Amino acid sequence: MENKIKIHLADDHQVLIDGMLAVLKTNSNFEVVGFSLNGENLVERVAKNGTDILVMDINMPEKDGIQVLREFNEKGFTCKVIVLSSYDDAKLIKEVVKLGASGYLTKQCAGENIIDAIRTVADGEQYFSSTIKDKIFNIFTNNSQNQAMNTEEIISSITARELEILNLISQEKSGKDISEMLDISVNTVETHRKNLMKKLNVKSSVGLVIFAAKHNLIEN
Amino acid sequence: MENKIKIHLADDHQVLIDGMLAVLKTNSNFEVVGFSLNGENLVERVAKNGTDILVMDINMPEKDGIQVLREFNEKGFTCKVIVLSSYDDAKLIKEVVKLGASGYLTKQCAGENIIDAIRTVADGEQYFSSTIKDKIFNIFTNNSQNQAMNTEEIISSITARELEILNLISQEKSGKDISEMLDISVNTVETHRKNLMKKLNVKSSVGLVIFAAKHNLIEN
DNA sequence: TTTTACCTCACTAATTTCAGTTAGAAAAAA
DNA sequence: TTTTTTCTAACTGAAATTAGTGAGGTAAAA
Repeated sequence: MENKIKIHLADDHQVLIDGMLAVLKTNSNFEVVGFSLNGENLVERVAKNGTDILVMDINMPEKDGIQVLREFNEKGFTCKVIVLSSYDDAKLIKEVVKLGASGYLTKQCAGENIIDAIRTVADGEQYFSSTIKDKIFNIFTNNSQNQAMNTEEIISSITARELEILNLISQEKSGKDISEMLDISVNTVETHRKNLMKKLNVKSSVGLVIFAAKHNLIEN
Repeated sequence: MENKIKIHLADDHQVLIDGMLAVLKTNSNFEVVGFSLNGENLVERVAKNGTDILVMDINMPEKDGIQVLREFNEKGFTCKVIVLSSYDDAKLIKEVVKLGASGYLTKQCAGENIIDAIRTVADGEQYFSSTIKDKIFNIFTNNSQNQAMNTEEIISSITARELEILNLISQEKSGKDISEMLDISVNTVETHRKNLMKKLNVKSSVGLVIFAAKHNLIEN
């Protein structure tokens, strides 16, 4: 009989950890050797208990998944990582892949998929869910053949501040209104507006609002 | 045994007439004494064959339902009219009620409802489907206690030309763009824009677009 | 350490939009 | 026939947006 696959789980949601434990217990080839509710000391713990595969969320307190991956690279650890995130943001996927993760699943996936993923990654291959594969494919194709950016990437290139301002614009606020609400200069607001228009490739604030509405970037 | 209720049907869709005939045949108290595929001579025909109740569509070739109702009023005919329309536009309902129709149903209603309506109206009462009642209620309440107009009414107060311009604005067109596309003066376009903003009670073109999107006033 | 990303702000200049008012013409309704 | 609705248009002046450029500061990443 071969050795069991040693798994470490990292997610700030206890219920999810518990659920995963239950799911993974059904497979006698898996052994969960530890779990973490945040990113602190995660790298050390994983290294210490000889983990084969780390199944990790991105959003975690103290230290997020991206930082953990980076640390893995810096310290030259070879533990394989499967990212299990709520988000399927193009920018995030790109980053995660670049940092050498072996797999990426969204939390919409079934427990079945996680088992598949672990098995696949344990065999030395990579595992990405089909929706993620599509995104990667889109990023790749739209990036190389077109000079234009992919909509996915456009959206994920919007910064937090820009999104904030995009929202206010979508609420009929003028530049001046916004500058007062955020306590910044009108010039700054207009710079953001300008940058947004360039990014989203639209001609006016109306274009911004249409784009925002179409891609559910605005609450309301 | 009492007299049968004499009914005349008017609708430009033959299938609908046929369907109604089949439905009304199931009730031995009803007698369809005639039907029309357009509004021409409708008033005369109804008067001639002693119709008790006219079930009429609004959209008809030659002469529409509104004109027919008006004619009834002018000539002092007392035939009761049930309007059966595809639309539940507030303006239309208001108009129809003002012109003295005894009932209003949308074509989404069941055959059952039409039978109910005919029976009710024959008894001298009025019949409006619940959705229509709601609309009337909204118009009434929002009109009297608030000075502001009801959204229903606001929407139906948008003219065809305004809607056209609203659409173009929602496509990122500038005033100049629109003036060239419609071959009218920029001033005119801006007047329309201004009137729209006043009507829809918004502060800017962005507001117009949001309103339009929210109420499905724009195709795309 | 150097680079990159992001937020910040300013200044100019052109263009567009917004607000209020007035008014003519045509068509439809009262 | 008179009134109302709708579309058209012009004018003024204020306010806002758009476009381009340059640049300082901070925090994080390479």
